[in-house]
Amino acid sequence: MQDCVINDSRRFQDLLFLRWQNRIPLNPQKNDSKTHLLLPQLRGQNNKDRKDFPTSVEAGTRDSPPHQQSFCTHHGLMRGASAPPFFLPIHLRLFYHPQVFVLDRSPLHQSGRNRPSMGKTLRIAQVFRQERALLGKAVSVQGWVRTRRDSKVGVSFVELNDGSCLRNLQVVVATDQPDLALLLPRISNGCSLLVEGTLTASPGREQSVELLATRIHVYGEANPATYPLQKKRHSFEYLRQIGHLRPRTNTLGAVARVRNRLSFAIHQFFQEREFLYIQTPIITASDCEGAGEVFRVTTLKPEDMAGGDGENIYRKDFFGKPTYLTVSGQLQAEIYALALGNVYTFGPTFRSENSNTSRHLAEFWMVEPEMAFCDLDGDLQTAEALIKAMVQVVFSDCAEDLAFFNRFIEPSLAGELQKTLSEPMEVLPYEEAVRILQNSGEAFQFPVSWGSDLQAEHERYLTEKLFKRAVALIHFPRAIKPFYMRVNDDEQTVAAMDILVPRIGEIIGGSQREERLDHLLDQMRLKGIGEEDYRWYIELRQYGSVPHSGFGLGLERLVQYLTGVGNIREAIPFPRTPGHADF
RNA sequence: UCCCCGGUAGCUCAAUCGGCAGAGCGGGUGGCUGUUAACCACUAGGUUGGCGGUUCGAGUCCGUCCCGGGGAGCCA
Repeated sequence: MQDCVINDSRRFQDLLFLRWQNRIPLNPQKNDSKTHLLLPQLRGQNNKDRKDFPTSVEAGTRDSPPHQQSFCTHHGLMRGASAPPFFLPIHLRLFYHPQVFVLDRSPLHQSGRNRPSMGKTLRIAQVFRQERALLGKAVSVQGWVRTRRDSKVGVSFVELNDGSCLRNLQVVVATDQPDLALLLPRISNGCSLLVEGTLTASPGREQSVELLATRIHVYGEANPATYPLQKKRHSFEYLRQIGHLRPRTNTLGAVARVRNRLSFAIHQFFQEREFLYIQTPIITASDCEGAGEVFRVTTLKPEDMAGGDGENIYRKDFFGKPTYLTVSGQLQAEIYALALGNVYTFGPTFRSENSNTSRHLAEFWMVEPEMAFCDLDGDLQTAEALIKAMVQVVFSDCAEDLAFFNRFIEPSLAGELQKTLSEPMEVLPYEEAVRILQNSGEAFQFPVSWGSDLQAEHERYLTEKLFKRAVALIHFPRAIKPFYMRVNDDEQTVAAMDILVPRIGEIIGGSQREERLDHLLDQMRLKGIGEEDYRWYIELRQYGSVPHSGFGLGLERLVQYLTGVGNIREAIPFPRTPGHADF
């Protein structure tokens, strides 16, 4: 992959587009006249019994010129046939078990020109992926020490982790080498190292390979008497207090990798469906979008605010009127959907509610697709496809981390996700849900009746006891939903949807939007929303209005759902909650 | 914001009815071992969240404040 056409200046977004545009249709059984990349080494002795192995990969031809290909598996480096440039990793791995067929997906790091770090070092994940090819070869890695175990027969074992994967690389230090032995007292839990050595087969039972060190450089020591992270398990509460060190733990590191993969997968999902990525503003002037309390944005000092008479104060403020941090990009996304078709936003969102729970943050990330010419059914379909795609990508690309979460964080995780993937999402009208709950025989703390919002205990009954998977509730009473949701023909309900998942509750909230001018104005009057503040929103219904729909997906809740972490504060690198804005 | 629970060694937690402040892990020292949550021995480590009160005596009871967790509401 190192010769792919990515310029130095291209960044994350460009890479995403290239991968998408050059994606390859795959059909390993077929063998027609199209370009094939033969993978002869995969049929070597070690893989004879692997029936699920591909023998060839069909590369879809685009209008790019032919290009020399090469890519890596952990079975070795191979040069492929002449073929147009393409990017295998993401799509290919959907078809095979990741441990059987793992492609190297970091082309940027492999050519000298693009390599960002010091020296010819490999990421530890790369070492494991290519371990057979690298056996007996010189390998350099750099990272942070997780543990050191000494043996008096002349070796010391240092486990190194660089965040590229969950597993540590065991470094073997022979103490008969004086220059290495001298370093050992400085090497402790938390210190940072460069290790050059030879990759060898390991006699130990916990790992297949290890790095026999020939040279070690200590970048930075970590005083063992004061280093806050121990080898032992720490409580999440404690780790939050050391937010600058907690990504060095197994769990928070794995969460970061899953969150990264999901963020990328969200873009992939929408880009593949030709949605446009729209950046909506973070500072807004509308404060009552029906989605919670807002943070004030101002350059005024406290003394400027004193003694003023309301409106006049804001004339002196930066924007000349009250402004706030956004609680949603939806209304602005609607503007672009009504010009460009399908769009999505993906960015930070702010709510100043004083909510102190395991599912709420004051600053969180939200994905908000908005689709023109789309009704509630289309909305539901997109939402279900998105959730399933996210589960799929974690299964295929984060298998090691997922196994870790399933073992140490949430034992029912893998089974639960598998069920989400294999079964259709349950879609349930609110009215029917109320009936089910009333006839459930459960002793709820809060009674269920048509017209009132469902309580957490009701949602939990539906997702965790009754259906045991994702449930979409639709058609809620209009009185309990915001003004922009489309009123149904019964005049009593709106075309809303809440998608609930086990453990988390609401993960997606969306609706078909009210596109009819008269109905929208009615709704605004009923909810007491001033028309003057939403002139532009109303005009969208006056000029070329179309049926359209959208939803909001909370990234952190998605991360919670897919990793099993119980508290949302572990699903974001730097959680902001009432009283907490540290690091 | 409301309800419940908690705050004791660097970390995780014990301490009976109000009666001498404890363990495991981590740190240090020594020993043993191709180790892998390593193991064995010794050792250092404390204003029991803050302030006030009751009592001969408070980690323990009362008041108050601070902090954390769980649940509820709001929602993504």
